[in-house]
Amino acid sequence: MNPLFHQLFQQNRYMVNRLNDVLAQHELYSSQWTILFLLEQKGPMTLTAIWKYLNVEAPTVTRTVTRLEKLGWVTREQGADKREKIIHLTEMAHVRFPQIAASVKDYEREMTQHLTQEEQQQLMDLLQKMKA
Amino acid sequence: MNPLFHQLFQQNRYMVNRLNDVLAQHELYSSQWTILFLLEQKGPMTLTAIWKYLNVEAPTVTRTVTRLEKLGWVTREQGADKREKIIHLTEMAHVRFPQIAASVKDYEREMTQHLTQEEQQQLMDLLQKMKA
DNA sequence: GGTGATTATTTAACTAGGTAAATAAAATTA
DNA sequence: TAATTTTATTTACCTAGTTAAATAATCACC
Repeated sequence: MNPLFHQLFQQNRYMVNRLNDVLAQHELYSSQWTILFLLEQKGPMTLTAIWKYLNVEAPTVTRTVTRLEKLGWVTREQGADKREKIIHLTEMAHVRFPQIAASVKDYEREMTQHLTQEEQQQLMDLLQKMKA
Repeated sequence: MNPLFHQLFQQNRYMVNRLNDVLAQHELYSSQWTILFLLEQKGPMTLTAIWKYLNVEAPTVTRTVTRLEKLGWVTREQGADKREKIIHLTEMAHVRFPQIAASVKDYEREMTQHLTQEEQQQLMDLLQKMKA
């Protein structure tokens, strides 16, 4: 296997694992956090809007949202179109958000500590160029 | 979330999904292929050697090897140390390997088609630097 | 040589991704 | 308007990663 691919897969798994370590202090998992972050940023969204934005399949989001709902982070509300479920953050989510975001910021700083600003930009550009 | 992280997670998922598409023609999944490739390259290995090399946890490898064994790609054989299971490729695996490897090479070429050799090296270096 | 610690593997249970198919509501069209 | 097609969500089931705990063999040491 091309060592570039091996490296990318390994680095990805490492980063997700470390993020999960950080989020464990807040009793969250990375994919749950991804959805909370998106909702805080964009406001209430339908399930479809969420999975299209995150580039994952619908059932993945359905499952994670169901879990978040049981844990009290979000509510499902019916839209004008009765097929749609609009996902809202709860008051608890809004209240706890800043502290979690701060933890994640620390994590991000730690993960990028060996790269200069230019190198981070380069890495972004290369990843984007690869996809295009 | 830092856009670099978002990009990296997305690119990773995209690459794994495309690899699974390619391997589906051979009735394999990416993590199964990872182990077959390793065994072809290094020869028979214990389960512990495999998971340490791949940087994943032992139960992950146990499960995938069990599946590969049922499908006829590998055999578990007992080592001198009776705790150890040594994983061997079967004849079928050796026979089919080259064709699958060719498919994967095509996939790798396609995934890197927009990057020059230097850019691929740069990307490798940046990912490695990030971890270190 | 027997006891306790370590090591290799497995089992169980969790999150997280995927596809295929079911269901219900809305939109389209004949 | 009735029938068909499309869309939004969910359910069921697969691979793939994780941690925690169980089991069996080996090692270390007294």
